[in-house]
Amino acid sequence: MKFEPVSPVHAYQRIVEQIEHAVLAGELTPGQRLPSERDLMSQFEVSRSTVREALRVLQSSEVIRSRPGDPRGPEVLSASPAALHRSMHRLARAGQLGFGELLQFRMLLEGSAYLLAARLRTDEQLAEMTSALDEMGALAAAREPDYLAFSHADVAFHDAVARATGNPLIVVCGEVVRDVVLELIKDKLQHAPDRRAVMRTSLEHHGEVLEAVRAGDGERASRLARRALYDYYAGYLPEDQRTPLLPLLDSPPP
Amino acid sequence: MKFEPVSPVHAYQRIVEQIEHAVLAGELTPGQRLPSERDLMSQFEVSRSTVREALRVLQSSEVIRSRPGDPRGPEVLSASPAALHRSMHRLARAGQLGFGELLQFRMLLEGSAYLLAARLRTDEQLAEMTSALDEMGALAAAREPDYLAFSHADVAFHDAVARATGNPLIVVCGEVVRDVVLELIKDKLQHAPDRRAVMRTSLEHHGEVLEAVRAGDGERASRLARRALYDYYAGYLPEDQRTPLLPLLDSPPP
DNA sequence: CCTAGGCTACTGGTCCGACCAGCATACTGG
DNA sequence: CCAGTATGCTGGTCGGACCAGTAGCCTAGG
Repeated sequence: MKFEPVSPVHAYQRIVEQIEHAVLAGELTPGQRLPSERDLMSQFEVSRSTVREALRVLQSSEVIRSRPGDPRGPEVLSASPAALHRSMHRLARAGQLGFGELLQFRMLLEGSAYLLAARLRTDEQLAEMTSALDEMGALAAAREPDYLAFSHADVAFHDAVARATGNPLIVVCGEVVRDVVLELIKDKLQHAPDRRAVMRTSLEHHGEVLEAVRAGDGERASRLARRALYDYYAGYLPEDQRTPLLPLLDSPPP
Repeated sequence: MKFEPVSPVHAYQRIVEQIEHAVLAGELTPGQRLPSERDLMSQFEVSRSTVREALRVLQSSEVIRSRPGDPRGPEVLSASPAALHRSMHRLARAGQLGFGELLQFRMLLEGSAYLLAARLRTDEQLAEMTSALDEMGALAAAREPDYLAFSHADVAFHDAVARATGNPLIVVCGEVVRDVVLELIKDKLQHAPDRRAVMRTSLEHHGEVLEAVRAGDGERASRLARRALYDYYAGYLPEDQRTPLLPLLDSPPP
């Protein structure tokens, strides 16, 4: 006979599980309202404090949202990457995720994204990328370059590529990794010596990649994008931490 | 003059922020203890309910852990990918992620993982993969094949590969995607007609891939792995949903 | 002297009852 | 018919209470 260790399951946890399960199973769809806390406390047969602690947990995971005074009750939210973003951000700040690992992941992700986007993109999605690139061009050529706006247009470009893959998982992970990468080096970017030159080379790289995507040459787009990411960001990395990135560069394989 | 919209900041949120900041800033290191709830309520000058709701949020993000009756108070935890895992799992289950998208992402992720692992793996990590594969072989050859155990050994193999990349992000994402993929088709796997044959071909594919990793041929390992994933799982997918997977097959890996 | 045992003072989990400010709706007066 | 108030709910916070559980002391027995 074998026994397994047990851990006490608290009342509020059971409530979280039940509500979470209902949401995941689709019994509660985004936009729907939960019963009020006072209703829930009689449904679950617990005190209001317990209900509230459960709702707090669900709120912190972006599953529901409560507004004081709203007679319709807590709202069920649609799944959002916000929680994912927060956890990843925390890991990055706690030092569990270094800049090197994030950059490596981004190269991997975007590399594949271009591969897919070049083959699967619609004309409309191609137009989105083009307009984002035009925006970048306009900003880089402006008399007084707005680096922040340029960065936003850059994000829009990469986002359009990710959407062109048709895979929401790629979109979300791309968003998150880009955000965290940018956050880790944003102060260094602020004091870059020649931001205008940076913008110009960035623009040039994006143009080449877009051309490859337009031509349907996913492999070329992917290779160019990975190389561009490396050239753009590897400088912020100690030399001995660049090795893990190399296998993602020189492999124009089969 | 420009004004920005404001949203009320609740008391428990301020507490979460303060404690979270202290942890992120390193003022509270893993293993340290927080003051008891009754102490905190006097430090923050709020009621115990408010303190408790704040602590609940921190618990649900795996920042701290409380045990009833422990006079030393809540414990500060070290950053772990558990929260990341949960958010991604939720997103995968709730976000309209189809099997096709998950499979695509897994092919992308593992394809790159092999590419990296083949170059970066240590001998020790190679030994882990080998032993996992041996385990699979033993289970497949057993008189009465234990499909569940085989599946576990398979997971161990892929996990070893992911760890060999040295990138925790790849490890976590790999875990999650594998979990969700398996969850989506586990009932279909249960009723597979000839599980023994499935095990044998799976074993064979893994063997080839491992051989490529051992030889340091990441490109070959990646290609084989993506092909194997496709052959193994694409059957569960309607034909018209397989198109998005193809660019990951006949193209060189990123 | 040392150790096994209970003892105690605290912990977190749950409950109750209360008050407040905020919101949507119904109702009211014009 | 509409503006504006009145109402009955909401969630946020408070204070007090009780309980089961734990760590560490403290004592009784060797």
